[in-house]
Amino acid sequence: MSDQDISSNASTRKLKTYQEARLQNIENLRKLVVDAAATLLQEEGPEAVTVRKVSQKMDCSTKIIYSLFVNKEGLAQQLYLEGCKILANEFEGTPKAAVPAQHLLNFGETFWEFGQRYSSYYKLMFGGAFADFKPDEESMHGTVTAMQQLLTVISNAQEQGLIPGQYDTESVIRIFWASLHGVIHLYMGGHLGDVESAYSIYRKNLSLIVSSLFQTRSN
Amino acid sequence: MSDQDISSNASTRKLKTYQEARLQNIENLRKLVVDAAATLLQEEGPEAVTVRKVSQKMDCSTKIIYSLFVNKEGLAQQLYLEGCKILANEFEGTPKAAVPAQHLLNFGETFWEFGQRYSSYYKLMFGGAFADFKPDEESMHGTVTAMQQLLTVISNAQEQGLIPGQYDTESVIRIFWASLHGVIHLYMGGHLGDVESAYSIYRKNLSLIVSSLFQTRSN
DNA sequence: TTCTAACAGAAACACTGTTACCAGATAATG
DNA sequence: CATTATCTGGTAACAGTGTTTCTGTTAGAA
Repeated sequence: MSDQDISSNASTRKLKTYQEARLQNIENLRKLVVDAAATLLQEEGPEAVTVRKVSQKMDCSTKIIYSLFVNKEGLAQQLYLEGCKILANEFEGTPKAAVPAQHLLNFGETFWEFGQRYSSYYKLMFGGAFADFKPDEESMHGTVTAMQQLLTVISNAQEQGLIPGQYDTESVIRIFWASLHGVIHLYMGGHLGDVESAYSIYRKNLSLIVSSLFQTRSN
Repeated sequence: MSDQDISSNASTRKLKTYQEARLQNIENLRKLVVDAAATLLQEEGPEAVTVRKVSQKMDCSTKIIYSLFVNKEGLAQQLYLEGCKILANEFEGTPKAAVPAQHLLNFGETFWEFGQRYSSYYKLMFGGAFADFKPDEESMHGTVTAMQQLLTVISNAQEQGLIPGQYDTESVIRIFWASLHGVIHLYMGGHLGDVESAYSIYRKNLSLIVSSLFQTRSN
């Protein structure tokens, strides 16, 4: 009882926003929790995102997280979607180019920068930082949304006959994506040395993939 | 006391091999522990490799593992080297080809099969299954040894002028490696759907990389 | 106002990696 | 050979994890 008094005295502000969110609706509360987790993710890395730390940041018990997201994976899925939004935004902000091949090169550059700037998000989304997290339907949809820009450009290039081969647009995206992801992930795992050499590999890989997809020969 | 009697009665055989190894030398004991961990890894996956489970399998206390490997990461490093040996073996067993490009395609095929057949090893080595494991000097050396075959073939191809560009052999290996790893890892993370479609992406990616490295145009 | 039902917090459970402590075996010395 | 010293390995604990159970409170309906 005295403990309760102390806690409510010490953290009136946080409790207020928490209570406010509770009063409005559950969706707002969910958003609040996801925001807290996202802050934790970006400030202290994926391993710092624990149920206890999130609930501490929210000044509530761990039970809340389980009521709202079933389990930790549910929270991770929301963070995944959050990361997709960021990535989508980054893609939208990339310089366009008249030549599709160049446009794709720009997208590749953006993807590298996303991995560097939002490395915690990257590790969560594609790096397997949460061992038991697998993308579900909604996550997959989020991925597609994030890569919408890629899809448009590649699809256009295909219609113009610039990309030979019998593969559908999604497959081309995946080839592009996987190829670049490999470099970023190996680098993050410590297999490619320092940033400079990793980035060097990345650029070479990017140019190879693009030029071979388009069958232009700019080495 | 009675517990001790029961345990020593129930598992005389295991204790015997453990004691035997102790009598011979520490290196043998290390090997025994690594073998136990490797079995656990392959039979139950990376997340089953816990210090307690390994020591249970060895019928000894967890202290032993820490005496022999400092911490869990030390054990993981040994498993990494073990995986490197397996991979090296697989590469040595791949069909050779007169044309370097074809030889590299074969290596690519082997790498995929390694990822499928020894998926637990793959996740441990390249998948970041042990969050805090980063390859050290010795691990890096193990990686190079595993990829020795690749190095030879690529180096030869370079000497024959088949691979243009100013990149050294190691960089070419990394481009090749990372490109393929991306597909395997995204697939293992559940981002590429079922095996067939992932494998389809993999093959396409493989042929693109090889053909663009060699600048042949067999699409 | 009273009753009921949902909810949230504390504490516990089953794990994890890691370490402090201590008994017992081993080794060195008198 | 006896005694002491070393040191090695097992038990139990610590600090952390995700998750669940139990219980008191609280909010809404009758």
